[in-house]
Amino acid sequence: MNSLSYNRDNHTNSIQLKRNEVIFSEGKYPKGIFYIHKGLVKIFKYGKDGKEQIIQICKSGEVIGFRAVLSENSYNVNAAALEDNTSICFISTNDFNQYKNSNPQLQNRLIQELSSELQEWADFVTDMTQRTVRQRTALALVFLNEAYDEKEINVAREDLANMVGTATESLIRIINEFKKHSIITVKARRIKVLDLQSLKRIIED
Amino acid sequence: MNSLSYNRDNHTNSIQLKRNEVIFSEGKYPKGIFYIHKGLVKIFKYGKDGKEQIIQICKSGEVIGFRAVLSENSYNVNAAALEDNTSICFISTNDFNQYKNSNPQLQNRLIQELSSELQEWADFVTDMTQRTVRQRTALALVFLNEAYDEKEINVAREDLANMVGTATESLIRIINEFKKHSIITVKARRIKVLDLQSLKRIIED
DNA sequence: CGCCTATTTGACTCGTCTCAAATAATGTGG
DNA sequence: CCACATTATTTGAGACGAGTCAAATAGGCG
Repeated sequence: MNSLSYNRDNHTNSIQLKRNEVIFSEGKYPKGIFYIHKGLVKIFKYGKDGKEQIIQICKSGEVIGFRAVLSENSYNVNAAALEDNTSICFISTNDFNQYKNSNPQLQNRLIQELSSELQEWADFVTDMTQRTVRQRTALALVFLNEAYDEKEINVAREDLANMVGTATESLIRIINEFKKHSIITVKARRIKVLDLQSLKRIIED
Repeated sequence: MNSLSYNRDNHTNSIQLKRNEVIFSEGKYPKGIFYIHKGLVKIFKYGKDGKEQIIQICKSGEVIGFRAVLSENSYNVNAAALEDNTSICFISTNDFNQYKNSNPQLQNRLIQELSSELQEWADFVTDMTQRTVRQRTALALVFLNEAYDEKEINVAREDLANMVGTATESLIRIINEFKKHSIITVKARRIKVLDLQSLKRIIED
């Protein structure tokens, strides 16, 4: 969903994060943007009774926090590391703006990217409102399988539940069912997708 | 949510629409954008079994269809009139681009607006996933009360349900409950909000 | 007035949430 | 490296919100 990304060779300013360490939080004003060098980052909001709703998972190579910089608003979401050993680097608003202004093509590219993303949200909303917990779980697993490069997915059950938008217990029951049907294997918290096709079939009902 | 809007004095090219008449539809490529001169427009996607999920309601003064033009993708949503006597006018991609290019400030303003909108989607997703049907119904009524300028809301129950993301029958039961509590009055399909504060209280639970 | 569609009501089912408790995994200090 | 403490995960039972289907009523329009 977030296809704004670029490569950096010098990872000075690189910050190491453990799971759940906060990158930025709601209400604060941005001082720059963050490039994800390694690991996964969750973007989320707190709902009623403090339950997190994960809005987006960002992968290494992606940039986060630029919406607030570009809109000149405060953050309206929170960002935190989804796993240990996540590393990010900080790019100040000044550096970012300088880069932006020095590259006149970027304006148009930005407009195009932002519009594309905006379009994708419509799909996301429809997925979240019209699909069942089982279907959304399959959706999340397909996404994470890709994010983990077909390796073992290693995410807290609670985070998984917050991605799917359900209770942790409900998520676990679905996971068990998938395990029973040999669609995935589960070793402690690690999940490996065996049968991607089945997951895709489940998504579409 | 859609704050891109501007005034036009000449409404040549103006098109009159009846309820449910299509403005554009998913998969097609845009030839331009549409300015809503009068009435309300629903932006929606079809979910499984053809159920509409309304993503957005746009009011007069707003512009629709520009995301697909700016991203250079096909439409990924549908747009149709929510009520009779909706009137729109068409602005070709050429005219739009000419306007955009003749106004160098607009680039930055566009980037800012698109980023702002992108931020708001996070709130929308959180509302849709974490709130109950009752809360989302209150949310929809508050929005429509404003859109109808505190006058009577006049929207098909089915559309209301599709905004809320629920079954028509479920929506009707909630509406009845609100009526019983004197939060709204209902005359045939027309709904008048009496007690805005109660609705806002319900939204926050 | 009468047809057709939209709205409403009722009864029932099912998915999902909640709460409580058991078990497993992980981390910590000795 | 073990024993304990702490946290995460899993299971079970029960309740409740919301969806479905079918049928009745009301509204709008020719």
